[in-house]
Amino acid sequence: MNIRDLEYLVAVDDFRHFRKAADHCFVSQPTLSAQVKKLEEYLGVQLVERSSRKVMLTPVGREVVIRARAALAEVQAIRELPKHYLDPMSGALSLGVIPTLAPYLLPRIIQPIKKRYPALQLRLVEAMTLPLLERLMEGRTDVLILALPLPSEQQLSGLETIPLFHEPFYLAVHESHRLASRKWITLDDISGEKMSLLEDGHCLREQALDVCQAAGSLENADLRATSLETLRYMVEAGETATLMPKLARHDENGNGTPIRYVPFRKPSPERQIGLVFRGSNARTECFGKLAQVIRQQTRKLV
Amino acid sequence: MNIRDLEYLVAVDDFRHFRKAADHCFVSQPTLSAQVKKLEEYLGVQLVERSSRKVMLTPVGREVVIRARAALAEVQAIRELPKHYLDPMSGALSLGVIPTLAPYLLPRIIQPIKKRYPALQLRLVEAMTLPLLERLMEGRTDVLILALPLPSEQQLSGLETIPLFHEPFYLAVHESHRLASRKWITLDDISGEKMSLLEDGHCLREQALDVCQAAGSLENADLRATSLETLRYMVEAGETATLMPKLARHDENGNGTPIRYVPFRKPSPERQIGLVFRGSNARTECFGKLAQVIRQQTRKLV
DNA sequence: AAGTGACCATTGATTTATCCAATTGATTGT
DNA sequence: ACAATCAATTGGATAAATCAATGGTCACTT
Repeated sequence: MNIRDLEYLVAVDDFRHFRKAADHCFVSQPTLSAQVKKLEEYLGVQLVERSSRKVMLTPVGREVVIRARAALAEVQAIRELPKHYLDPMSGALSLGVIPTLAPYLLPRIIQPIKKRYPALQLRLVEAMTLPLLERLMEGRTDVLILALPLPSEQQLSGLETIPLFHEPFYLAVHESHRLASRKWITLDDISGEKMSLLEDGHCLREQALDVCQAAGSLENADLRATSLETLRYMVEAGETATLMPKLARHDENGNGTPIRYVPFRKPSPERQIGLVFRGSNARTECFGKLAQVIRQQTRKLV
Repeated sequence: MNIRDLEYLVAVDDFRHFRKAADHCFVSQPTLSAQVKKLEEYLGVQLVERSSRKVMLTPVGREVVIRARAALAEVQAIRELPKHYLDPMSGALSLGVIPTLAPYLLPRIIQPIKKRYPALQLRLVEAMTLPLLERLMEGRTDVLILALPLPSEQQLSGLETIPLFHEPFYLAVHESHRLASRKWITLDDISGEKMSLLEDGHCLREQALDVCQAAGSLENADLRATSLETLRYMVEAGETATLMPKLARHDENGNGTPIRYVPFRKPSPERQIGLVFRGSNARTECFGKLAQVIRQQTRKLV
């Protein structure tokens, strides 16, 4: 059985006339006759009653035509589906962002993206790097914003990345801290400093640990935070110091908070932020445009 | 696009694995791969995301699969429809009967038919010969019970007939009539008799007219009846005599009615009753069996 | 780091299905 | 009787589907 065969039968029902039905289907009359006959043989029942001057459908034929019309309607819907998906910047797009970036980056880029690509329906997912990568590989998420490079431990073949920007780290300290008023510092300045970090799983923890190791500072293992905001509260309370990515700063002028964010002299420690997606995903073009918007919105910041 | 292609795509969705999907469809893996690819090219969108370790569907692919499943369900319904129609003695059957036969024949055959072929759903139509033939030719009715032979005036090609029985005519007269007590009569006995007949359109009128012409009797043109029952009332009132087909007799013993039905000596005038149907109708077998039942139920009567 | 197994894509040959132009056969209307 | 109409048939050309064998990529193992 063939979709075309069903179209032929439906045309016969519409016109009650083989030649007209054939014309309507843009085939020759013998073709249509043969295909209808073939369909009858396939089903094992007579569908059309052909007397020399009249063409009519048998009861089975009428039933078949009803279903055939329904099936053809579905097929037509399938044919038209791609039209709605022609624009790569339309439809649902699941975007995953790490927790140390999401609350600070997303407010800056969501509105510009919606403005630039109104047909795009963003679904936001906030999770740590590994769960995000798992979702990405399973196809439950389309694209991620995370810190590069990707962890190398797992099977991550077929992933592609687009670098977005470098995000410098700041030293976050209480205003009473010995470095609080410095215009800038170097890694040497925090040698021996006890620093609080995020708990396991956050990529920011690993990156900060790398910096600490290079600077010769130590982790304050008693004060591991579950989020950057918790970490900020700890600093605000004067308990500890920490490394804070630039986008996560609040109140850069120090209004109303005893926290001071001290930059490093170049080359500042930093992390690389980038887009990650499956190379097999057909919307690569879409991700490139997304990267453009994000870079544009963060250019002045980093 | 092909029904088979949709099956392939649905199988890919079911198994997320080309080889398994191909096995399930009883085709080779390259075949399935090629057909899915062809479908994607036809629709102009990517439906399946193939990375070496994972197969998943794109958003469009998922939408397509939903419709494809619906379409395939309809197609499956089409494939299974003939099973319900395999028995020619099942399903709806529209039966047309002429008014001078229907009220007297149908009560005798309906129950036996329903008993013998319970799956048969009879739709009864009572109309005069010409309207019935029109319905038959248009396919709105499957089979007729009429008096043969068919009128030759029209395009009635492709019709076939099955003779059922010969129905003799009786002379119906008031008990006060000069012939009321005769065991039998001949055509000579009604020479010059004034007879009432049915109005135009009833085939019985033409047949009776033929008899009258042969017998030398005359029509009482002032008393044309619209139905046999009206005719019977006229006779009951003693106004006139008429010819009545055997099945239309009431109270053969004359109980409670002043009407007497007098038979003719053989060869009695009679009409031939038969089945008529389109030769192109696939249920010829069904009509033969129907004829058997009808003959069986009327054998003792005629 | 090379080997192995799993998996989808490609290739080339073969079978199958679809289609058309021309013709036939049957019926209708003039 | 003759032309017109309509579906079925025939025969040959074209396109499509299919398979077996092979290739290429990735992940996991030794």
